Amino acid sequence: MRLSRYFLPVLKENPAEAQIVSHRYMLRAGMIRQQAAGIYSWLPLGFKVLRRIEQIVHEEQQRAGHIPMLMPTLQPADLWRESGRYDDYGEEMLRITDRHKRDMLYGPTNEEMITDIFRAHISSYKDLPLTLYHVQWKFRDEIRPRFGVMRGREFLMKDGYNFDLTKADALHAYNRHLVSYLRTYERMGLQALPMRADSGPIGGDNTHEFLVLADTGESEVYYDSAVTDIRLGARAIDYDDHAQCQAVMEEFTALYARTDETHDPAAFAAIPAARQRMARGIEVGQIFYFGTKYSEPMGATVVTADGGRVPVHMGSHGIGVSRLLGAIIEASHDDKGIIWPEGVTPFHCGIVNLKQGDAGTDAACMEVYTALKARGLDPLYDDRDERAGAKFATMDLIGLPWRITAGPRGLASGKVELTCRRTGLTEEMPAPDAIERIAAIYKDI
RNA sequence: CGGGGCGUAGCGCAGUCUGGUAGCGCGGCGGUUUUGGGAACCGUAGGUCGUAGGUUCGAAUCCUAUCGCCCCGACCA
Repeated sequence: MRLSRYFLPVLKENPAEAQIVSHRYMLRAGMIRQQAAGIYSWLPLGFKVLRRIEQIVHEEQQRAGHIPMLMPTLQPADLWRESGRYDDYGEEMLRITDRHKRDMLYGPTNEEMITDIFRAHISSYKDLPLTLYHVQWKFRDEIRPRFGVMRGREFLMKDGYNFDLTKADALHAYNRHLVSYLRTYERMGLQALPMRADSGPIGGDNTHEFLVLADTGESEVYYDSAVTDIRLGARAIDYDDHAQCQAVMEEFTALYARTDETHDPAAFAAIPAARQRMARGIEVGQIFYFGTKYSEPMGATVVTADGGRVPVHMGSHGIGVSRLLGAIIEASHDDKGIIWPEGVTPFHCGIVNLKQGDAGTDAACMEVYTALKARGLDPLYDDRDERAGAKFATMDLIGLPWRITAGPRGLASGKVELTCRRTGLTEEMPAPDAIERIAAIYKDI
């Protein structure tokens, strides 16, 4: 993309309403625009990152064998009356009446609807196990939305639901989700720690939240610092291997790590003092096993091999897709702006033309631009007629991890600059070498 | 929902107390000079002062109502 033809309304000054760094930078970088309290338009740059995150979520879910689908944002109230949650959910649920005076609601989650779909089409144990998921907009009418997309009312969320014949199978689905989530977050350049949590209105007794450590997090967390040394890395995972998924789950959850709701001071005190940590975290996902809580009242049953009929064991599993943008920025920025991890960056590389209008510099930049595109990469070429300082400031703000800079001075000796946003390190090299380096960096991402 | 604050140009703000031609900076547009870390100068466009009533010769300013947004708390992915 050429910046002169893009839509990137950056702000030089900090908007007054933004209190935390991710909200400030998302507004300043022209990623979002607030339309009402907790409701945002996604401008092109923000939309690009949102889509990259969503894409990673899809890839990792399908890698784990989960099946994508799409349920609507509006749901009939009757389904929620069946489960008893229509009254339980309270004011947080946005209730709407259609022209025929039918009670509708803007879905805050989809347990009822997926259970309805399941019971309509699945009747035999032979159709299990089954895990369906979708990525869809949700609405929870928070009393006080804040922190930009981190605590909006409308938010994009991946939610998945597993259906299993036995509790053991459902617990494997739980483990499988835990592992796939770890992999998802790692691909985004994030460390999200699974912590034992409270199940809240969804119910159930087996649940973990995934938390990104950040001072601006809304949850207070307590953990053994050794948990931050564990990585999934490149190890091969067989999602059908119950023992392996169980082992990974145990590896990541054996050490003490809890949110304040489940914090146990006595157990915490047993950790070596030097490893006790108290911090704040942003919740970016949660997994639940809740057994037959919905299948029983809603009649989601299957016929077993011996001809009996049993309610299925279920779990639900969520990732806060839109919220992840905020969490990633909170975890990765400096005083100049955002620093995107390569896995989610809106553009792979920025190109700065230091002397727009200079025939040699223009040609060199276009060459780099076309070469990167030919490699399947997505560069952002700043071809505006601006001064160097303004271009650098924009690139730093929007946080592209790599920048190629070309000006008459360097080009005289046949060189461009390659700069790493995170370290600030700049190296001079011929343009083809810089292109090669960028291509190599993104080869496995 | 309790407490506090704010709505004036795309963004950041002054002006409101004490009523009298609606301002400043950034951004936009045109021009000149500049050109390696958010340039300087000149010119220019852009506002029913959130909305609705009221008081007054006259309201951004005073009064009433209402809507919206932000912050602290309770709540929450």
